Amino acid sequence: MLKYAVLGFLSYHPMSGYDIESWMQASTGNFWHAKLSQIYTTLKSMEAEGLVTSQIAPQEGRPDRRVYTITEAGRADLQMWISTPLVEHEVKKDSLLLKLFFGLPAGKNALLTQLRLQLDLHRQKKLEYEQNTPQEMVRFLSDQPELVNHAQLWELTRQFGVMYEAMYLQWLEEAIRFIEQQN
Amino acid sequence: MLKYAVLGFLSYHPMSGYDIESWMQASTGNFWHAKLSQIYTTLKSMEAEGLVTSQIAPQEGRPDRRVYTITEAGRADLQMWISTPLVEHEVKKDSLLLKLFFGLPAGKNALLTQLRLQLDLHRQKKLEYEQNTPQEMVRFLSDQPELVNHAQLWELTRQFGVMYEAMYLQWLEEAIRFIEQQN
DNA sequence: TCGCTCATGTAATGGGTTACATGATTCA
DNA sequence: TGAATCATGTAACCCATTACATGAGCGA
Repeated sequence: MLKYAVLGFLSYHPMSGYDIESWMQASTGNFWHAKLSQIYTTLKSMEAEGLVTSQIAPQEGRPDRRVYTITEAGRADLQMWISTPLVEHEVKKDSLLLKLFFGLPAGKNALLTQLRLQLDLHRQKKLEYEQNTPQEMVRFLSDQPELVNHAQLWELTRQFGVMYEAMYLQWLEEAIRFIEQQN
Repeated sequence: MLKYAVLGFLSYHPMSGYDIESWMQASTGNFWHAKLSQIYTTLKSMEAEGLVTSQIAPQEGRPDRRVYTITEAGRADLQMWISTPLVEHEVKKDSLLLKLFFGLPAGKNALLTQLRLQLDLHRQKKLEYEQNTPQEMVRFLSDQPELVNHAQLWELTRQFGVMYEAMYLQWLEEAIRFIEQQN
């Protein structure tokens, strides 16, 4: 639920919808993201719910910003959500696996082409996640030094990204090897 | 896109919406699933598109079945989709990671409780995926022996499930160990 | 001059869940 | 007697993407 990601970022510091989107890309992009259009409509409905308030911040030479601030009700809602345990297993949809599952009629070569393309994609993502730490983290922390205590948890989620991509790569390599050996 | 999963199953054999849901649970459930209500509405719109046709199969003592058959247009659509390579990286949303990311104010113990609960959940899923092969596969194949050629690809997707859960467990164990060591 | 970044928003559409409605059979 | 399985469907709602609309400043 995007609402809680938004509340999470606003719990750090007041910011605009545009800011939230860039923070997301650089931090939770790995496991949570949203388009600007959705962020804007979500913020609007959150304001109606009383979870956030907004003020216009005029700017020269560029569009005015609408800066959102979390309310006490917003903080309470966020804390409640965070401390409610997840008891269900989340299924992650994967189109590649679906294509592979039904991929017999496509033939060996078509499947191998697609799997090798995925290999590139996931190698790249793994690199991104690995190189993420120094630059992005430091940028955030130098802006808001009081967030330094959060950094260890952020790091755990970044590590998940690296491990996920490593696993995906290993599986792709095994799958390619297996299909290559077929008649 | 559920449409293609549905076309995939119907490319094996004509079947009802109810059947599709149970096949899904037992085979692609790992990386693709849907509720009955969505399957029924999807089938209806696919029939309007000319991708499938349906006939009522009367039954005694239980509700009549609506059995769907894939059309030539449906097969063509499925093949086109399968052979179109995926060029984007799919982000998989994960609520647990989101909670952890913003979880500092919740405190060490609340986080550990949730992570340990996840450990149980993922251990269970890993076992399910590991034990999946013999029973379910054989059941399907004894019904439709001509599907035996698909079994190797199915097996690759099942292995993905096992590897994913093993990775998740490893990450959970590391995260728990790390948080335990914090003040 | 072309494309990128900054900046906000609405409208239309698609994808997915929850709730509602019905009803016989089978098994514990 | 109560729950699970079989079996289909609609309606309301939520979540998310794509497309549309606007427009200044900046760097290659």
